[in-house]
Amino acid sequence: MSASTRSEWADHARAVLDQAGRRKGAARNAIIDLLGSQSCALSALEIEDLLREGDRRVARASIYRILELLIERALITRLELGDGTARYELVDPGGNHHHHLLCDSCGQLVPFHDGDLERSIDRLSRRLGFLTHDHEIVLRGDCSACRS
Amino acid sequence: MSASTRSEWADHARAVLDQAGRRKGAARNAIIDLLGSQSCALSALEIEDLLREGDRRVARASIYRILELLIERALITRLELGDGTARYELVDPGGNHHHHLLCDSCGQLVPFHDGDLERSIDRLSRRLGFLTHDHEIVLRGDCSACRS
DNA sequence: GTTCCTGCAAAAGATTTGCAGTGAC
DNA sequence: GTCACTGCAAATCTTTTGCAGGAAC
Repeated sequence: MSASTRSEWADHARAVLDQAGRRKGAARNAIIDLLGSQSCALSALEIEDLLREGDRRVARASIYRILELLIERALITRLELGDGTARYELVDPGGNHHHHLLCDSCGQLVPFHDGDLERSIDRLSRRLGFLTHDHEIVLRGDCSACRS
Repeated sequence: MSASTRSEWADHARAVLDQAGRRKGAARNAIIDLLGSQSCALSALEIEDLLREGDRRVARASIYRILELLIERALITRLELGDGTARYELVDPGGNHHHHLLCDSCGQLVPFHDGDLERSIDRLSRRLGFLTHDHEIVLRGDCSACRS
């Protein structure tokens, strides 16, 4: 997702919540701003730390509640990469999505998109008679930097 | 994985650990037997329950330690399906593997294999210069039974 | 003023660690 | 006898819940 799309996301998110009749809370705004400025998936605790660094403390319980709300409205997705903590990431209002490479050596999380892979998944869903709402792909290995 | 391959898995696992110079513990044996008899991924707590039902109680800490050992030796894989608990599943010594469909309605976990999808992932890894050791795919949606 | 939103504290659930006793070799 | 393996209890970490005060409308 481009930087401009990400800043649009925050507006989109606020509009969606507004239409749903939710009030504008300060903690929620801070979290939406933070997520909107991020290109990468964050865990709830990382969100807490980043907010605190920005002198905008938000209670942990509120963070989880707000993330839950954003997930319900399909504004973010929750993903688990195998380390036992969930991460949260923007959903592009335009419908584009990506998956993740996780480097075993440096821990870097790299987003990627692959149309070929998406088509394989569509074909597969049809073949299995499964109505796929969502899918998640994680590749683990060594990134090109760590291989050299 | 076929039933016979699964029973072979237990022998294979014991052989691998034997070669690594580990002693033969009773708790470990019970867990290897249980995993070897299972076609589906289990959580640590499900393993605890199943063992207790079979009148073979194993301490929770031991379960986690044994699972960790099996993961280190690549005898099982850990997978997270989004409900906050990890599941553990056999790794076929023959190198075959599968992925998972998770039905949002009935919660059923359905394994599947798709060569097409695997080939897409191989091509993708090459394209990105990423040396993929492992990958995980989870499709979420409604299974054919729940759709009707 | 009503109802949602938030913070705090406590609870719950999963996993890890420390330590002492038992068992394999 | 030594050192790995196991069980128990306690600790840790992430996430959820209850409740009371504060803010949006």
